[in-house]
Amino acid sequence: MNIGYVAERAGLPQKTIRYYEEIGLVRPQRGINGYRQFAESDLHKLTFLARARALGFSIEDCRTLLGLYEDAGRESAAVKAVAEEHLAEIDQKIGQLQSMRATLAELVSACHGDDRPDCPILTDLSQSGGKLTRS
Amino acid sequence: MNIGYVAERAGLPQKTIRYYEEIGLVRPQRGINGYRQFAESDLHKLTFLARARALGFSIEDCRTLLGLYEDAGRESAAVKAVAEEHLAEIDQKIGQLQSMRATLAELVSACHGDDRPDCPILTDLSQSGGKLTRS
DNA sequence: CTTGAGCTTCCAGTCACTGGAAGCTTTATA
DNA sequence: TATAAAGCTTCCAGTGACTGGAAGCTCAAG
Repeated sequence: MNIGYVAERAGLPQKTIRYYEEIGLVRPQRGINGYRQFAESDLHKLTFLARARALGFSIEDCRTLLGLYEDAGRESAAVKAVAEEHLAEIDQKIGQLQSMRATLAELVSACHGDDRPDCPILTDLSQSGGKLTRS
Repeated sequence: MNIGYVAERAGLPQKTIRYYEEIGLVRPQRGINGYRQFAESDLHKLTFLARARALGFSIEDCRTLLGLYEDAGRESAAVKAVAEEHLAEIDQKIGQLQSMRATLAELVSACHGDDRPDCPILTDLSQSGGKLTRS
């Protein structure tokens, strides 16, 4: 299988697959013409990576998970630990974004958005502490 | 005011302030010793930047917002438009993260996490489509 | 035989910093 | 006065995870 085919099947750009090889996540063989020759197992790995990345795992997490995936003697606790840590990070990010969102939504709704220059959004930004000026 | 002082006041690392100068967001004067000399207006700008960045605005958005901040003849509609676009991006990110979170939480709770190797997380990841295998 | 698709490598750019080295200036202390 | 410590300077390189583009080789079709 050539790179174009596996890219299609795994749902990853060719560039990304070459990058994954560069950082040692996959090691396809090479034909005499220099083309990468992907085995079924390479395709499985790439599919695995595509899915793990879609769930937001970092490349290093992916490396760990791939290692566990290939290790028949793994303990599922190790996998769960990685996933739980990632879940906690996601929750933290969601929290940060929701906090930003709340402030921003408040500011947007306070701004009349017409042709006049006065704007509570700019007023807020220029006040180090933030938060709409009270009354 | 030297960089250390304004960094403290604005709540930004010195490195970041130098970077902001490099990309033209602030233009402090220089003393004969080569040190940056920040005026009050520079400090205001940096404070503005710190707050805008904390709300997740990109550097380019910050550049635009700073321009509007300094333009006494601005229309508040322009500011509101930038903020609304950013708000929409935040909502999109939150949505993506929540979707990841849901899948991941499901997988984590399905994994018993002990010393045995079988693990629904890995099973899911290895199946291109994802989603817990039905029964 | 040529055209076009597909593959190769290598280099540079993204975003917003961040770390570190080497060296100057200023301030505090012995 | 010597010296040490703190603060400032520039420059270079690295982060994460790709992405774009150029130059050039290989392969399949007409």
